[in-house]
Amino acid sequence: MSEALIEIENAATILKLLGDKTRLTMVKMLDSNDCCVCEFVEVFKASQPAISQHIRKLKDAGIVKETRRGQWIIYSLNKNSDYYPLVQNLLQHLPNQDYRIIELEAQGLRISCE
Amino acid sequence: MSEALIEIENAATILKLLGDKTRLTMVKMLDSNDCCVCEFVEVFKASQPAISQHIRKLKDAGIVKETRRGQWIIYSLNKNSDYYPLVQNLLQHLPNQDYRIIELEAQGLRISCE
DNA sequence: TGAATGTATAAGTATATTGTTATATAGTGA
DNA sequence: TCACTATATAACAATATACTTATACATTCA
Repeated sequence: MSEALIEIENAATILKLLGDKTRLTMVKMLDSNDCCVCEFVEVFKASQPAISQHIRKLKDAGIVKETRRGQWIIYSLNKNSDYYPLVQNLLQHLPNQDYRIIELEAQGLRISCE
Repeated sequence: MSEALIEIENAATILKLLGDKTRLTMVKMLDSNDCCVCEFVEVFKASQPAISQHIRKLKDAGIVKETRRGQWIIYSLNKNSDYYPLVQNLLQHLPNQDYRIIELEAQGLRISCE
């Protein structure tokens, strides 16, 4: 293995964060597409504050980063995170979630953020 | 990647389980040594029921398996689990915990289980 | 069989987590 | 500036988690 090791305590924190269906799906989605909050709200049929709070946890841990684009905030995976190699490794075991974005596009719900 | 994919919901359950410092350390320890409950109790300076309850969760998820040996129950990683490849992958990012077992041996606390 | 040892389970409590509603902040464009 | 949209935060309620103590179960050995 070529990547740096992660202290158990820190790894446990990251795994706990990813041990939530919504957050894990978000991260898998971000692995192939940058997304804004409104997209997640649609995808998960969840309230905007609920999504915002999930994202905040991922952001506080450094797993995702944000870029403001006008009134939208676009989230993406933070490839500079010390945890990125671990996260990448994990994500490889999960099925692609692109269909969720495709469904959104089919409904015309993704246009708003572009 | 050669291994089977894991549904997001199941993966989240596994990651939540491993998202606990004690359980994650246990699993890392089991990656190189089979252990019994009494060893974990010593290593974590935790109560026996607390340890037993952590192990039960890992066992219920199929991550570890048990083998009774006299009055001791020896735990080991379940290499037949669908989640084993994921777990293996994770563990590679963590520092080896063998020193914990070595400390136990130095204190003569491992003998009881052998 | 009974005492000792290793482990599991049950019940209760303290704490953490996640969602909800209400409200604040930030940017856009008329 | 004002209305509108996107997002964040605060406060609270519901639920889940992880410990504790007490007790039960299983095995060994005298």
